[in-house]
Amino acid sequence: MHKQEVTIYDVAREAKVSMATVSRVVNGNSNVRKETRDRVLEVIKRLHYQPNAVAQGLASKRTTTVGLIVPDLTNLYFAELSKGIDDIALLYKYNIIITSIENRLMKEDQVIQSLLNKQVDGVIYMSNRLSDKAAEAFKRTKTPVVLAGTKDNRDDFASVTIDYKKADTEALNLMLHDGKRHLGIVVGDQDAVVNGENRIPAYEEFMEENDLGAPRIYTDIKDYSDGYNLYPQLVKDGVDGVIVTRDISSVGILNSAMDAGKKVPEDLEIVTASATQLASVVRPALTTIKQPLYDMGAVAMRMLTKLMNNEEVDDIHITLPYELVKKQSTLNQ
Amino acid sequence: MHKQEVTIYDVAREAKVSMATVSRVVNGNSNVRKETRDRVLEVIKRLHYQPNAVAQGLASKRTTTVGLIVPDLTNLYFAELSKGIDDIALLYKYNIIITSIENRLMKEDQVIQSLLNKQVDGVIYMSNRLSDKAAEAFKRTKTPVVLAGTKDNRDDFASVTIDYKKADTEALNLMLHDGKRHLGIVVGDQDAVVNGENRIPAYEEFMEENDLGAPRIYTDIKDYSDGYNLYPQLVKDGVDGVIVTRDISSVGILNSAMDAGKKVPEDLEIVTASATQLASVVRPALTTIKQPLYDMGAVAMRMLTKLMNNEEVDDIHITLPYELVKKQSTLNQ
DNA sequence: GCACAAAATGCAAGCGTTTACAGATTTTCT
DNA sequence: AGAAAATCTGTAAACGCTTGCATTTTGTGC
Repeated sequence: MHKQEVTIYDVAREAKVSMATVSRVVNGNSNVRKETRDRVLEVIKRLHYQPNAVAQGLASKRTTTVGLIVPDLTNLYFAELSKGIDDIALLYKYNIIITSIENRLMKEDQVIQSLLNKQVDGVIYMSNRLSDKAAEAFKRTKTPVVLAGTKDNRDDFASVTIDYKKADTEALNLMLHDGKRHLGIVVGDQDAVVNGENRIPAYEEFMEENDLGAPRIYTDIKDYSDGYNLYPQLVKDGVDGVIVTRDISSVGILNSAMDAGKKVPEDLEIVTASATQLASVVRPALTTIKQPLYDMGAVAMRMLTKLMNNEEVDDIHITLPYELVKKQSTLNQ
Repeated sequence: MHKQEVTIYDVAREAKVSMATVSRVVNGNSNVRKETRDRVLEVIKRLHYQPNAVAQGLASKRTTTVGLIVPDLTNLYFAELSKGIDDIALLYKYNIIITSIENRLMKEDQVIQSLLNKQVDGVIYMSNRLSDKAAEAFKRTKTPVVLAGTKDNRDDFASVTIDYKKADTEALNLMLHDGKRHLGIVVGDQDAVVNGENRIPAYEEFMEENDLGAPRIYTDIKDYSDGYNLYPQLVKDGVDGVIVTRDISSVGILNSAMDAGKKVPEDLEIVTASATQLASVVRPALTTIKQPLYDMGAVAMRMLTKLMNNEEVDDIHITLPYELVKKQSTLNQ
């Protein structure tokens, strides 16, 4: 690599001022006479000067970069969260370093460490469960962290979520009122805090309270074919209504049922707990717990900007409203 | 922000060597006696020393970061490309700064400039059409650029694509052989080089050569509802077979047809030109030109690593094979 | 025109690394 | 054992910027 072509020093010389003044102009510091500012700006333009953000970062100890940690880029759930984050980040002029961690080449804490080494000003974590090592690393550096669409059982980290328990209970109630009494729950990763400590307990309590018999919990159903292949088991277990955490799995179940000549919602009701595009384009369209994913991302990023500027944040645990949207995969529209 | 807690200097002092030696150990330089190396490593571990990547970047002029430019994060086409990129990037220990540019808060060249200011070692561009200003900026900095899943009419930039003309012609032929003679093409952005200079010309030539009458080109069909709302027009125009560039739009057309009580493929054949998850989960499943998106991303990133290391690259224009996958939205399965 | 405050500018020391180059130490060979 | 070669380690100058502080310039009121 070669030396940078034009530096702040070149501008300073050409404009007959010191580097300090150029720096002030570049950073919009008001302590510069208009006349001087204009002269500097003219030179900047003429020389095509662009500040070196790495050097700025080293000198100022702020990189205007935030890290995003996500399990999988191709999961629309995270893509929609990320979009909300991205828009707000752009607004506040932050760049985004994104790292997906489902790939097992590196362990989570290594990925996070490498992010922190890049001196990101903040991190938004969207994965399922923060490992102890990772949490430790976060605390050691004092880099602010916000969890978006996920929870941690330490209550140390800021988060933006919906009320998963309430949402699931409402969805289960819907199916119960539709006359379904053999309700099941299908989750991807049962170790995820959202599932293990919110959704599944909510389901278990619901079954208990309504005297609906033994829980039917299906775990590790992560993609389309997992869902597709699960369907026969649901039939065998006599399940007539399921709440499914991932919508891609819901679609698998749906298509499997249809291919078997069954009817949705008559034979099986499906409510998907994380609505993306997918849920609304399949037929019958899926009834969903509609999480405000874009907003969750946006709110998380906005909160992060405050934390990065040491501004006051009233409550670091934000719960956004969800909506139970009835479509064709449940009765009683 | 506060000073970094432990620096290379602390390690040096503690291990009774110079910073240079610590630096060598950190960077795996072999010119260090094993004994010294072990001592340094022990101190690094004990002190939890982590190198500051920003300082490394400034000193070495390599940031081990690449920039990704994408129109929209929630478009699965780009998500799947990105996944291929991400995996290879991880393998070569690059971080990824991702910027989406559909958001019109900043113009493309501003976004690119901000990426270049961050001193990324390379860029992968996946958007539709590189503006002149952007191309200029790329050339000015000598930062290597690879286009993935997109083209540029200047032939200056490396690219990884499929043969769009051939693929589309093959798809059109399929429909023609199914007896469809009123063929149309539906594109998102006609200014995209891939559409304007490959797909549409291929379609026009095909219509001409097969004497199929006036071309029916539908442009600016970008999302689900655009597709949904387009269907009546297709009916009015008597179209009985379409090739659609975006699969989300295909699904819109499909659902619109179904909702209107029409039959796919009997009344209308649909071939979607960029197959993601979506195309295979809807029913009837869509016949697709299956682009190897993951591989395209991976190959692009691999090529970029070579360019960043000034290695030889035999051909900077790589064309990967596609596959025409017949599903239920065309006859003759 | 003067004293003083306010505004504008410059000086120079960082920020935490890498990397020529030189110097020191160890190994190899005769 | 001694010289030459090979290996290892240290010195110090970058890298391109920010920023506290000192200094100079400008503006204000009388």
